[in-house]
Amino acid sequence: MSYTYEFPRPALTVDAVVFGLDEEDLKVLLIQRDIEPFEGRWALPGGFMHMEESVEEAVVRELAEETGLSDVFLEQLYTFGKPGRDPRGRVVSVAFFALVKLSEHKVQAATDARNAAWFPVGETPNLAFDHKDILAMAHERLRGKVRYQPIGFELLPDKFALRELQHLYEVILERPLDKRNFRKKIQKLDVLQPLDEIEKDVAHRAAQLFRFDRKKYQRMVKKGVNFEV
Amino acid sequence: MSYTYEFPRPALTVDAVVFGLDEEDLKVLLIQRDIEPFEGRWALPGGFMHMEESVEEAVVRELAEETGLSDVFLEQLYTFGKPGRDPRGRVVSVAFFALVKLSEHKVQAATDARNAAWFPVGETPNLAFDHKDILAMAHERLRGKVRYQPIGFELLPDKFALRELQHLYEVILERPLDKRNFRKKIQKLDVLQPLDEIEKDVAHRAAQLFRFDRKKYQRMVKKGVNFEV
DNA sequence: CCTCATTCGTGTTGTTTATACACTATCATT
DNA sequence: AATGATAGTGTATAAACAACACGAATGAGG
Repeated sequence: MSYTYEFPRPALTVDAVVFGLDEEDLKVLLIQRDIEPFEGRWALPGGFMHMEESVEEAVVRELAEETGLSDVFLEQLYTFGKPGRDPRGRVVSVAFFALVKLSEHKVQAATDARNAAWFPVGETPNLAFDHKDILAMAHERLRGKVRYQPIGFELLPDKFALRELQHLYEVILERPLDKRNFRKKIQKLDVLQPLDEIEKDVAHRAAQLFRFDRKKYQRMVKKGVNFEV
Repeated sequence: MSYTYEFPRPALTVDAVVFGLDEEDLKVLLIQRDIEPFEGRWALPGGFMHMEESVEEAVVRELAEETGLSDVFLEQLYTFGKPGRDPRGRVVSVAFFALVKLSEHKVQAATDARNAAWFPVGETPNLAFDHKDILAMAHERLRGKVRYQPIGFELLPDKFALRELQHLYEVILERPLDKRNFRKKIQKLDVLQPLDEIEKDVAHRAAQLFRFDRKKYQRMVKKGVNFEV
């Protein structure tokens, strides 16, 4: 049995759950399928792996091909391999979740003749394959992860106000946070670099801007600091 | 390109990092390979996926075939897919980590003409493929996971003394814990059922035995209790 | 049967962390 | 000049955490 090459083999795909954040809520990037199966249905960006690339390379390539996105934060999520999940036959998919700065990668729409759009997580249309399950797991993972790793910054512009950061946590954790306590805790983490710059073009008092300081963060990680918020 | 069947495809395997605990330390189950590549080297149990089974079914089957183990706690870990990780060609492996009660599954050794043995994690021989990386990631994950989910019980006999439970945490977290504080915290979690039974055949005062109460645990999870230790 | 070795089981105190909560300052708009 | 919107700030109470020691129970061995 075991250590020989066997045919037929399951096919291998990659899929990406790409999250973005705007003023209202958390969004996920979907593409509309232009071929069978599930033609016309919305789905996660993804596709078949090539022989010469790693799993990570495959998902980076597919994202670029299907959505035009590059340079996003990517992390492997889970591998979905139930028989029957793809009507074409046996397909195992390695799913990733990704975070992009919506502010900077403006509405990356259709490349490759496909339609791409951002949907609020939780108001997504009927998805192809088992992509609903994949999305649910990704959302869950994001919620868990954001509590002890400062990955939230991957969703914000480089320069941001504390209000925006708090809003990010509130949207992801789905509960309100106390302004003063939030600011206290964030400041204590000591991973923000205050800039000599304030918000522009706001119809109220402008807030100070901050930048996430990756070096400070690394130092804190070494000290074993807990990033729970 | 993308949505068509293509050959050749990467092959798919599953591997399992099986942890067990004895009086001294954390152990991992390895098998000695009897064919090329890496003949004679120690490796994680695992093998090629079959067409008709899910990824989970594949790893359950391989564990049974290669080690005789069944009915173990299993959880998907990560999918390893760097080109070059297997000298036979393109092989992508879905890795799992598993926890077994060593006390109950006594020394499950060689089935299938292969040699199987428990090694202390951290004193493993040179492993085949990239199994060293897989083991490292599994160990890391176990350390992280045990802090907020009571999966440690999967490593203990059904009935255990608090000392054994504390020892488990100390071995996994690699630091000593204070006896009184540990007992306080565990009791507060309220997931242990005290039994009308004490240890037997010990050369000192016998401790009370407890059982992990899965129902209480489910109730606590619903309440959103944090299981950090 | 006495002594020794080993583990069991138990509370208190000081320190740190978490939570709850309200007002004045600033600035753009009208 | 008044209005509306958000910025920015401190204190008090409650809960969680960390440090710490000793008498009781029991089996082993002389």
